[in-house]
Amino acid sequence: MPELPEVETVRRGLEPVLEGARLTMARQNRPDLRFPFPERFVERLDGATVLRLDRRAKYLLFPLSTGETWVTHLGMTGRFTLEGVAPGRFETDAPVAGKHEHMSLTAERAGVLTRLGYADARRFGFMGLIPTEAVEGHAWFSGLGPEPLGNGFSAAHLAEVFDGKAQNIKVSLLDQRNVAGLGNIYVCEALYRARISPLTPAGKVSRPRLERLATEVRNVLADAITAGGSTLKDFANVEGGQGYFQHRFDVYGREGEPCRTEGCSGVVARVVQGGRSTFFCPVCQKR
DNA sequence: AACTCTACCTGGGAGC
DNA sequence: TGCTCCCAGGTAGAGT
Repeated sequence: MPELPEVETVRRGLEPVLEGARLTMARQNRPDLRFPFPERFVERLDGATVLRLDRRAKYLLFPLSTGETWVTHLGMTGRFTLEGVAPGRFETDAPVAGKHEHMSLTAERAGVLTRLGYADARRFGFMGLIPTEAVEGHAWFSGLGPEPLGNGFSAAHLAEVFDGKAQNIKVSLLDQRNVAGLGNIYVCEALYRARISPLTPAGKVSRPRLERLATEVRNVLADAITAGGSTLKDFANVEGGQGYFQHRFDVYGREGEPCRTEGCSGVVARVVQGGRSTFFCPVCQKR
């Protein structure tokens, strides 16, 4: 379940190998993920140099020397893996690494060859090649709200986008137009840390509580990035390893267990909002 | 316009 | 052991 911290963990893992690397021997093993791969995807990647590794919300963006940007969304189960390549081994001749590996390529940097594979069991991920100057205006990005760890995110911003909203704050925080990069897990955790009930209408949360919320959103994301993300069933970093933040969830996945707030006698509850499970403490998270 | 619901996809776990 | 059912969830598009 890659949310912002997991995608950032992948970006940081790929950066030392891919930044400045020339891509060759790309291979595509099926026509589509969630959406079709771009037209002539392999040819458009072949020979390109990766200029930079960026992230926007849960998207990875790799601007290329060809003037296009390679965009990847990991969906639910997408994972990139890196593996050293012995000299003389040709990626296009090698067997596919697994039944869910849908594309792969070789990256060459300072004479060192590395194999990059993309596997995605559920195929909720997707890739695109977008002219670099058109990325901001592209439908995937033009409607996104501010980065929660950036300067555009604040209590003032939340107050503005939540003004008059009857929708509950849990679902409002998941809406990528309001703030970009939060998913189900970190929204639950941030609301717990801020002691705000997920059932509260977004427009009814007072300004001081929005201040606390903005702070806790940043804190929980920063903590998770430091821990290398969270691994439940699916997330893996580029070495195939796990993140560690799942051990520090206070409410997510803890239905029926005692609330961790000091002096609180509550028990973590689960409700469904917008078709997704919400975990919270009904005692210390107030409306 | 605001909001809700469902499709997409597979693997893992529960229950029988 | 093997079967069925349910659940996970980011995004897009359809429905209310």
